[in-house]
Amino acid sequence: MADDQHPTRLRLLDTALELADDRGIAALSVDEVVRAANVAKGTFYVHFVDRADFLVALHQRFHHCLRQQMRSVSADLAPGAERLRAGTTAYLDGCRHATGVKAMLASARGEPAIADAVAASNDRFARATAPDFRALGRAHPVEAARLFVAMAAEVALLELQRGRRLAPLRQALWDYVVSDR
Amino acid sequence: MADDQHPTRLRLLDTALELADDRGIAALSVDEVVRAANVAKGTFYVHFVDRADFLVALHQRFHHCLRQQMRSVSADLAPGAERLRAGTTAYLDGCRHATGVKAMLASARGEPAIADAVAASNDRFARATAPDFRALGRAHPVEAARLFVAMAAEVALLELQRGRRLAPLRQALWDYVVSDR
DNA sequence: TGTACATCAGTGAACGCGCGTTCACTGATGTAC
DNA sequence: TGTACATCAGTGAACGCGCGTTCACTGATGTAC
Repeated sequence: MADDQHPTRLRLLDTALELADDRGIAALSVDEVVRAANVAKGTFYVHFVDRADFLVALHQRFHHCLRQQMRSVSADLAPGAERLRAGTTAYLDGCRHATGVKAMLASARGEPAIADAVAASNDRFARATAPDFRALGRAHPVEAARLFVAMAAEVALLELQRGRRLAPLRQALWDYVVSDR
Repeated sequence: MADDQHPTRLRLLDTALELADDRGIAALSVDEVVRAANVAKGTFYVHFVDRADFLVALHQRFHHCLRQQMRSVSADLAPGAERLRAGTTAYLDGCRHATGVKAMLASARGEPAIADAVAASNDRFARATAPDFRALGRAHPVEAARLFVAMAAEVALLELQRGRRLAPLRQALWDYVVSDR
């Protein structure tokens, strides 16, 4: 899916992800994006209907990469603590090196243009993680998964703000999941 | 603190909180706020240095109310599960009826103007909650508190989106804290 | 009590700026015959 | 092989609009003497 897109379109998206990390999504102007991507302003509208359409594509592109990384790591494992841990580690380490994570995690929910897309992908994340919590014997696996996703996003955001892995924080996240119950 | 402020200033802030619930913080324009508050545009700059200053005040006002509600409920209790539960319930029920919660929870972090203020108040929240996790015997009480705050915010946001209390979600939140360990 | 002055919230027209979007056009590439 | 036409990414000047901010001014209230 990632490679069947037009190079110029991809360049606009990737440039925007870099810019967004500094300024946030709301501050991404068409002017700024095309200037940074070395593309004429009209070209922007060759590839995107309007700015909102562009932001949705931006969100999609971001999540596509992360999801692939996670799937490749946990595909062979049976639902449970081990699979959850593998997926989570892949997610957190992926976030540390992907572009635009900070912007996506921090400001995506506040953008009306992509609020729906964010809600949908959070749902998808939670549903994909729910089987692990079901295997762990949780009474409310879907809800537990949903909250776990929120915690993982918080860890990713804090690690990005601090610029390094935060082992105690990851441990605290893990302590919430595995208890000698 | 809340009542020593000028009435017009308060009117601008409260009007903005109402507007923000629909459109998000980023979409709050000075024009729109003064129009909705029935105040001349110049008056805005009598009370606030600029738009960023206004947003910071907005964030302060929002958190001030919530914090008071929580303190009044948990002040007499000793750190531990019971105090945590009382404070959390006060927080969640407070969020369901306060104005501007959705905007503050969803889009505050993405606004460069108030990102620092948000980070600071998250810190404060976490530090206030850490003693409960220390009392519960957690290995990383500060980190656990931080993630708990993230989960509570997620619950508040989902309840607002759905427009009602979500009992299973609250239960899942609680299951993360009390386990028969 | 009356007069003069200071203070300060409030006003709204005016400003320059950067935004998102449009559109007539270019030029390279592919296709038909 | 040469000619005519179609397709389509790319261009950049131009547009109208709404933004944040300024500023000279008003008018009510308080203070001094």
